[in-house]
Amino acid sequence: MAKNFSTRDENYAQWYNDLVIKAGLADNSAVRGCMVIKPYGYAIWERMQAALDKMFKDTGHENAYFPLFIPKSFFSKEASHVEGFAKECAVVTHYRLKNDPNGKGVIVDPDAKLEEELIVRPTSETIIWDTYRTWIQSYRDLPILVNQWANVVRWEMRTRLFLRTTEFLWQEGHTAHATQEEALEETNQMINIYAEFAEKWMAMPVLKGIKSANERFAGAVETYCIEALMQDGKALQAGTSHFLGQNFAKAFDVKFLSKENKLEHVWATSWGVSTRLMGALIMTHSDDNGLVLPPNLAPYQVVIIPIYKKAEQLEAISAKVDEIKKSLEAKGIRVKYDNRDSLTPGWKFNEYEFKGVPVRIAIGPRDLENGTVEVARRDTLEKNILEITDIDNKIEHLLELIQVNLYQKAYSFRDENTFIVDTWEDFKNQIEKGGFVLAHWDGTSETEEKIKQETKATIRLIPVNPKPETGKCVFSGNPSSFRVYFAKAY
RNA sequence: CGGGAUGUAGCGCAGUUGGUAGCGUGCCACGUUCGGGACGUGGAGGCCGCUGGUUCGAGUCCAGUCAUCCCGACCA
Repeated sequence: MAKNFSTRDENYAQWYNDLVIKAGLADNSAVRGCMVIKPYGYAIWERMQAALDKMFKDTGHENAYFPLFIPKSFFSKEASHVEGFAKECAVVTHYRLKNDPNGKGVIVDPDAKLEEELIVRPTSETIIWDTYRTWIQSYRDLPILVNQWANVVRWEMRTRLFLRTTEFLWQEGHTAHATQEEALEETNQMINIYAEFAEKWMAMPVLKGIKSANERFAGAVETYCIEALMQDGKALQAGTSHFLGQNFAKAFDVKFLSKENKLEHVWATSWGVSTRLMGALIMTHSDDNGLVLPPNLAPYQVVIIPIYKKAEQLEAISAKVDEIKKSLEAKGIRVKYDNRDSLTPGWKFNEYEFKGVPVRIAIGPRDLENGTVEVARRDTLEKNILEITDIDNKIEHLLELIQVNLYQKAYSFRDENTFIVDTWEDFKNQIEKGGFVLAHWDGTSETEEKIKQETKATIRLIPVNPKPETGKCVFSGNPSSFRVYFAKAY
């Protein structure tokens, strides 16, 4: 499995690609830029979905579903929104095929041209706000707290498995509020939920902050984001929460009568995370031996592998494994017993190591005699012989330990790769080497643009409550009162 | 959209001056194995991306075409 697997040092991009494919997470499909998410990868995504969905519902949100297609005219209603998405839209122009008169397969029937083209949604603000108009008349209809799990299509020039695919899966929350304060509070609440999810479930430390005007979502007044640092020193935007102001309400004429009987535009937010989180997860923890999964998201947290020569031995081992498995499952631990006879134990060890299963238990005749098992942890690759007595508590504890260890390891990595820089020379050098660079910035888009042109670095985020500190912009030398985070990004 | 590369067995690849389609791995059967990717024997598996041309003969030469991947610019 891990044969012909590149190391991170050799070629990080290659390592990532190989890992995704060889660990059975996803594959390139017959369609350019679109991936097939395989069962093992999808199982991880399902666990992410389940955890997020619960967090959304616990904060009062409901799920709904809106159409895949959006009438073209909807896109022209919010000026900056069109501008942001126009270049990457798939457009449906016809609704029928027919047999090629020349006898070669099928062709698009020219008589089946659509009156108005349909856009395959790149995001759903427009169709949703067009719908909200009919849902909202009074302040009593607010707030609307809706989330949708869906697929979207963005026709990107270049794609990478999970990180940027033409079609991807995500959730998009779209909320409507009577006041600005409430909408801002929602925006903030959701970015906090994303940060909590990233840290508690993915064991991935994130920075929270605000996007600069250049990086802001098309149509938003303010974009909040979480950013994580990948092992190659590049930043990855892992989630965003947008305060949309009244932009979409105005574009789609969504008004309500307030308590004071005044007609007002509705305030909006939208927020989302995507299958890109899979990429973030992989690039945060995995190593040259393959995938490393945090126990909270691993499809199976423990794999048990029998070691035996004769069928009678397997029988005795399986009986013991059955006991162990039941006791672990009683603790809510997800366990897989791999008793396939066609593969050797060594093969299985490598297989599950590559697939990132947090804990492996091996049990053979020797263990049966001694009342022990061999327990190996994926994060440190340590192996220990443990007494079977109380194994459920031991494993439960170990899984918690691994979850914490992965977070701490990633946290230290980010810490060691965050640099405070004051001169343009140092800035350029550090950006070249990678990591987050904390530097002063004069607050203008022009400067940000020039820095990007010269170094490829962008402002990943502006801290929400920056530590006041007088300084000079690293590029222009103009005065600045706090530092912002720069990095090269995915 | 620019640059680079590749299409041959499920997967990874080789294929010389044009002359019977190969290797590794995986797959199937049987046997021996099994504490870190076991081995033997036998077997199945091919529109050589597609279209056209040159030739007695094309995986190989020529022209076209389609597709995918990688690197950039654009983006979650």
